[in-house]
Amino acid sequence: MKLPSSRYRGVVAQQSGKWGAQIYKKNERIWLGTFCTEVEAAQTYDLAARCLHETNAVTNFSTCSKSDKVAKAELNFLRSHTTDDILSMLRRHTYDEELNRTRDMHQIQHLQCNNATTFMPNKSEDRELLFFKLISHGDVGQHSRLLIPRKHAQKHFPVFQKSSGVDHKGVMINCEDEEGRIWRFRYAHWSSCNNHVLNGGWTQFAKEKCLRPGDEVQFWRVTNEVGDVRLCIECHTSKAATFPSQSPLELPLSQPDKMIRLFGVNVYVLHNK
DNA sequence: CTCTGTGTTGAC
DNA sequence: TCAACACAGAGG
Repeated sequence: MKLPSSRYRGVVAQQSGKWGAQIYKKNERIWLGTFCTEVEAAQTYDLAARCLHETNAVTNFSTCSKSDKVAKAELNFLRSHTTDDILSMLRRHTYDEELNRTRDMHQIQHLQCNNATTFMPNKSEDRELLFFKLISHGDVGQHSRLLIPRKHAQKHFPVFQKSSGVDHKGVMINCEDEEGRIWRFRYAHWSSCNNHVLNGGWTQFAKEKCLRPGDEVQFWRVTNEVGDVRLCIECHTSKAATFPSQSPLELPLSQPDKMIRLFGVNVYVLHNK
């Protein structure tokens, strides 16, 4: 069957029914990822085009709809990152989150400056350790998944509804590392073995962090001054000799019906096609 | 198994 | 420089 052509520049149809975004630079194609909608793919192409070709970029949409202030903030954001960083964010669908995060940081700095008889940098965040996991052999390597101990998964992670198919597909969660970089993992429940796992971007994360069996990853719930809550992940190498045998802190469990929020952070249900 | 992203080619 | 198409192999 013939695949449909896209109305948009840099967008190609995929057999799965999704849309791919790609851009060319110096006779080479740069793949920008796959997206559920054609428009999303086109917007991604636009960002990459502005990034790679600077001002003379030919794009699908104009930026006129955005207010000057927002457009300027975004331009600063683009300028303060390398092209590779931006392309990586686009591929991993974390661009908006990263952009919003830096906006929040500026807002906080602004607040601090205005109140500032006592200016205390980095003193404003409320951090709470949710749980940690000792890395096993199955958690690292070529096709690895992070197995989440059932106790912690049931306590802190969203409950899957068996009828909805969410069970199999999982949900995407964004997780911030020590450097403020945002990673996107898929959280899924494998009903066949009743295991709860993180996969998706996990393999790449484990690879880049050079995680090895015996290392530890910690999951934190961090609330900033403006009240935004986000999920953070920290890696600790196995040099530290001893670990407590029980999970230190736990959050009260609350599961809203429809909207899935994890640690106060929005997570996105993956739709079947 | 599904489906992304690469290899490749021909058009513009 | 670009999209169309096939499909290897990455990944769920």
